[in-house]
Amino acid sequence: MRLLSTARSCHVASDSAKRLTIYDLARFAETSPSTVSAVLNGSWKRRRISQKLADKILTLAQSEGYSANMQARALRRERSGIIGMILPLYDNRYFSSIAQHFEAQARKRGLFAIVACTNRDPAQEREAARMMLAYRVECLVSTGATDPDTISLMCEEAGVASLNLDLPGSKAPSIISDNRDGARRLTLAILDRLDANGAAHSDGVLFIGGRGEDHNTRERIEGFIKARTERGLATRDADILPCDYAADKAQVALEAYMRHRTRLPAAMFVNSTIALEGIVRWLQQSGHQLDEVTVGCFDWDPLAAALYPHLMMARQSVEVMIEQLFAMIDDPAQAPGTLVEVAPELIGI
Amino acid sequence: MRLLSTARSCHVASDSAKRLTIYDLARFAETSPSTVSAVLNGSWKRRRISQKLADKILTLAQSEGYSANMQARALRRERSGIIGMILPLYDNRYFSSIAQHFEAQARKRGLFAIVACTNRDPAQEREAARMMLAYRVECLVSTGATDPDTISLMCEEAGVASLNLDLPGSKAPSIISDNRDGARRLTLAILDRLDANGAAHSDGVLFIGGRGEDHNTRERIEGFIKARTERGLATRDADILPCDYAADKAQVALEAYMRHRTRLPAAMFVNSTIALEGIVRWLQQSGHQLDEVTVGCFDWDPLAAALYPHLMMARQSVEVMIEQLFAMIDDPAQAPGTLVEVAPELIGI
DNA sequence: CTGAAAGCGCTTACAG
DNA sequence: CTGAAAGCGCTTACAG
Repeated sequence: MRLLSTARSCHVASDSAKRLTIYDLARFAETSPSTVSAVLNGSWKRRRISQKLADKILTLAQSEGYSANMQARALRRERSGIIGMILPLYDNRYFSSIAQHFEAQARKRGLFAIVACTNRDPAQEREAARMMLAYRVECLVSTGATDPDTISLMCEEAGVASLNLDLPGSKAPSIISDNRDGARRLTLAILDRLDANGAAHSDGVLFIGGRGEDHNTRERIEGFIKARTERGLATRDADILPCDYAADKAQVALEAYMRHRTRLPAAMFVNSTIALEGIVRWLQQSGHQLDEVTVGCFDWDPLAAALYPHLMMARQSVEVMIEQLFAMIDDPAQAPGTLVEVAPELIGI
Repeated sequence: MRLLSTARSCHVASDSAKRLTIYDLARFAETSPSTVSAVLNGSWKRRRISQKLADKILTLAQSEGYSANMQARALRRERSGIIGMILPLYDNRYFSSIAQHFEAQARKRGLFAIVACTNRDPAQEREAARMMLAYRVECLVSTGATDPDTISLMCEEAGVASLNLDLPGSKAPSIISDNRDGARRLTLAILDRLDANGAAHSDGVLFIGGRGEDHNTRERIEGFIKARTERGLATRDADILPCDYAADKAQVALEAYMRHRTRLPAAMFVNSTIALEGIVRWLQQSGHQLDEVTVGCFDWDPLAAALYPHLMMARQSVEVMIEQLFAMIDDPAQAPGTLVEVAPELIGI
């Protein structure tokens, strides 16, 4: 890590090895560090410092390229100005969009966003949370965490607010998609399309993808079953395959499923674009056409939408979710168990 | 932003409002803060502190949930432990993959990664760099920056190392894809496929997407022309459309292009998956089938690869690029103008 | 083998 | 209208 520790030696450019402090500025402006500090952080109006002095200091800071040391400010103020998020991965448009909106909203509030990917692994989640707390994040958001409550507990011990996104927890307010009703609506759309195509319902609808243990998958399965019940259809356990998230897992699960069947299911409820990848690969490799089966995907990807307009998708409203998240950060009146559910939008119906 | 400033008041849980410091630990262990500090940060072996005392302190820190304040450590050590990256957006798999590998590699080195999206806007790039420098990042990586040299200059003034990724700059070492040869190889693959399909080259190949001003697009255009020249084909200016990155721009550009033509081009070199989105939408909306035109995309998306296996793609080797990036961070012997070019991998040929 | 002391660069209550 | 002083929580050279 040499470049890091010897950064200065690489750049002979600026004469001063040290960076400018308020003491330097005070010397230049012939005033005190206190005054410089007050002017620079805006508290000078309360202090009735003369406009003239303020201007002088501001100009000087500008021309000398002064940059306040946030570590020092954070230490003194006991506020880091940092907000943290843990995220499973960036490997789909849902999570990367979450990161992007999170960062934008944080910046809008003058906060610095730190995000760490924890690969749906509880140990990595804890470790990342520990680091974020060491950096004194002012708030920690657990997104899609496998063990959000432990993180909330760690935050609580440190006196730091925590929130859950995407997957709910019981020890902090949660903002998630309305998974059950979204899945129900998506399933109804699938059944409608089968009807419209005159397809035989007897070939069944397969639910595939996601983790059986996680809240969202369970809810989506319930929504799936509910929609079918509404249409007078029973659902067999064998047609529900929460085979985890990875594309490969979905591909393998589908392959195993098809070994016991002679025909493709009439339709599939695919529980993420990641699983979709595996499904599509299996179809292709088995010599099937995509349009032999009606597909609804609980998740959204714009390129998939463009390439395959027949695909029905439930797009989770990331922008709204992040707005709700920051509404809670701005005004933390919510009880720990609070659950906000945001309706996903159906695409391609 | 009330939750942030009043975080503690929300959580009556832990009795102590304040978080534990080395002073508290020193009191508990009946030793001095210096000793606690040395034990906690590992410098105690050099100091010949007794194993027994060290164990006692470590156990205590553990049981009391001590967490070192990184702001204080950073201030004192004059090293923040933070590494920054600016990124255009997270809106495709290339950039989100960069963020993910960057974060993973940073963490492996005990560094904290901060990523800011700057929307290909020089003003936002500068502003983000300013904030990162205020947080005393130890190194700043400009990814796909429209104005990397200004950022390098800002870093240089602050005595901070900077590096460029994806788009090169002249004031810091750069790691980019081998755009020219990658484009050349992709173009050759396109031409081969046209030949294999017995398609008429007279319908031409359209190059579409990207910014005419940016280095990578220029290089890719040159590679495109070079491949055609190698095959004895001339290239008309009208067949080169660097219409910027957004999907909508590509769609509009293609629409305009087609107003002067009666037939689709035989093939297209699409300069990003983002542009691809717009292209595909236009085709669909104009009643065309995707397979009426041979498409090569300089960029990669796994879902696109699954949905449309005929699509040829040049996959930029993100993992290798990030490895090279950190190799330079670890050992900063490179001259500012150093340019490392990583060959992209062709997919679907 | 261990501790007292100075200092990193800020902010803020207090005194004038 | 402005400044001196204390202190945020660490680290580290120095003294013993």
